[in-house]
Amino acid sequence: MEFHQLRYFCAIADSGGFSRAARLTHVSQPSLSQQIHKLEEELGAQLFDRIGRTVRLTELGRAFLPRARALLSDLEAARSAVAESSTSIIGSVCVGVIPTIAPYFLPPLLATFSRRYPQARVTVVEEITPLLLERMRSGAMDVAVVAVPLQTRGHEFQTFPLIEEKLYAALPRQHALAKRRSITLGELHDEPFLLLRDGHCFRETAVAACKRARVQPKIIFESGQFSSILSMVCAGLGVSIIPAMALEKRNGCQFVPLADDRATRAIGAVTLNGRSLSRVQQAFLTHLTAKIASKPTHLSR
Amino acid sequence: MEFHQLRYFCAIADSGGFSRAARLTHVSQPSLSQQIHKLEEELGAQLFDRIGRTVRLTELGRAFLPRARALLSDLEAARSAVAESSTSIIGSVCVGVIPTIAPYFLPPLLATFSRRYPQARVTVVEEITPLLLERMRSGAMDVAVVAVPLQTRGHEFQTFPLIEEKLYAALPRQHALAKRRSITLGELHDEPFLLLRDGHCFRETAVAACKRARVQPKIIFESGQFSSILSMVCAGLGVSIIPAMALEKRNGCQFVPLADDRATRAIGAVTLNGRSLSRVQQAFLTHLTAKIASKPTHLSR
DNA sequence: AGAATGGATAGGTATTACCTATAGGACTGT
DNA sequence: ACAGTCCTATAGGTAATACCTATCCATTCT
Repeated sequence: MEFHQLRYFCAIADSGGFSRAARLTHVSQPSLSQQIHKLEEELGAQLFDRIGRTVRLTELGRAFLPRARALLSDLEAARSAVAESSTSIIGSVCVGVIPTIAPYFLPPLLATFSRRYPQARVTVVEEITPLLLERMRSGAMDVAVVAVPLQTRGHEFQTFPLIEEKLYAALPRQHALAKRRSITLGELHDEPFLLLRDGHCFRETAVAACKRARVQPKIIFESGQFSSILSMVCAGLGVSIIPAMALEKRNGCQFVPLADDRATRAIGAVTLNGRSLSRVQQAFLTHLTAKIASKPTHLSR
Repeated sequence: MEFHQLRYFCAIADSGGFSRAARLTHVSQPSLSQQIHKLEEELGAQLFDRIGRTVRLTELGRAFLPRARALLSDLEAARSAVAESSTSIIGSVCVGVIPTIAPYFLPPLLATFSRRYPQARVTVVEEITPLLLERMRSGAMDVAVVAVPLQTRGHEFQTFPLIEEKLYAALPRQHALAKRRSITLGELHDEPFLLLRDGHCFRETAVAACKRARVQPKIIFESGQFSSILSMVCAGLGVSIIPAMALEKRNGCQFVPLADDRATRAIGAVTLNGRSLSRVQQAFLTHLTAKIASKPTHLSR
């Protein structure tokens, strides 16, 4: 039993004749004859009585007609539901962010996105990179905003660069180097370092910068967020490395750009390669990249 | 969009892979690939994400799945509804009878039929032949029990012979010929005749018998039913011709078989040629013919 | 690294839905 | 009663297509 057979059947039932139905359905009358025969054969019963040159539904045909109609209209409904959901921007996006970006970067973007697409529901998950990637792989998460490039194999993920921001040394105000215009990590090699806990990828970024400067940082404190670290710096307990977006005015603290041009953190949005995004998800991704492009300088440099 | 594509889609969604689904659906894996591609192309959107070598429904695919399932199960429902209604003997039969048969012939058959098929609903319509045939043509009536052969063109109707009954002369008891073993119509040619009203086909049967005997009957009374006529005969107002099944014991009335061997009335069931009968209707027809065959002699001869 | 697994692609074949032409019935008008 | 028409059914041929096997390519497991 095929959809076109149901279509023909309904057309004949509606128009009351094979020839009339042939004109309506834009196929030849013999085709209708054949297809209805096939259908009747498959069902093992007649759908129409051919009496003289008039055609009339059998009792069984009358019983079958509403079901055939229902099937066809459900098919149309399914088709248009698909069409609808691939044009309209409603639905949900699940976006992940790492903790060292979450509080600084996402909130304003979420606000404008929600204003623009009120139908969209955005869920934000804050986790360290490997857990985010795991969620991405399982399909539970649609986009993640993380430090890039990822250390994963080849093209498992697709990356959309967002911004690249400079790193700063965070020094106590009284520190000897606090007034400098720039600073090298070498100059801090004896200082006690305050860094993020293991697992946070910015810790790796900072450690990598130290390694490039051939500095072995003396880590005396580990935290899960920058604000705790900054408080410690204010209290004169040590120094730290902070990305531009985490700078915040503090009385006891001074921020000095690192002289190393490569001391930066790149942030990007990533999606699982091969995953198809819904319209909302696509819109969210576009919103991220577009918003950044429009004010590319406010955090970097 | 075709049913087999929906079947494949569901199989893949259920089994979680093209190859597994291929084994289940007994088609090759490339065929599944192709058909899903067609489906996706027609819908203008992906149904599955192929990530690595795992396959997962897209959001749209997830939305589409229940609709696809519904379509398939509705199809099955329709198919089995057809199968059901072409095996089970429930439903209704509309049967027509002419007035000169109705009271004598149908009642006992209806009783046994209803006892045997309690689910069946039988409607009886009593009308003169042309009106019955009109209803048959329009499809409003399924079977008619009438005098045969019909005067209609060729094979518009199909006839199932039931019984052939002798005709009797109905005479007042005091009539000179009332004691005879048989009688010819010629012997009655001066008698006043009581016949059915025009339109009743038995009137034609009787008139035809007269014509064969070269008798021009002097019709003095016309009625719609035999019992009125018999009462008139009892009252000595005239004579009449009566089919065997209408014989009834009356004090003032004597029935004498007509000598003419061809003075009979044949009764048959007729159906519109080309009309397909439902199982109940078929059963009713069979019931008619079978019941008659089992006691073929009780009215004829 | 090599083997195994799973989906996509290529190319060929068999099915089949469709067409045109025509047969064959059944109504309509003269 | 007849030709003319209006139907559906059938016959035969063609083009579309669902399916197959063989193979490729990427991922995953050992």
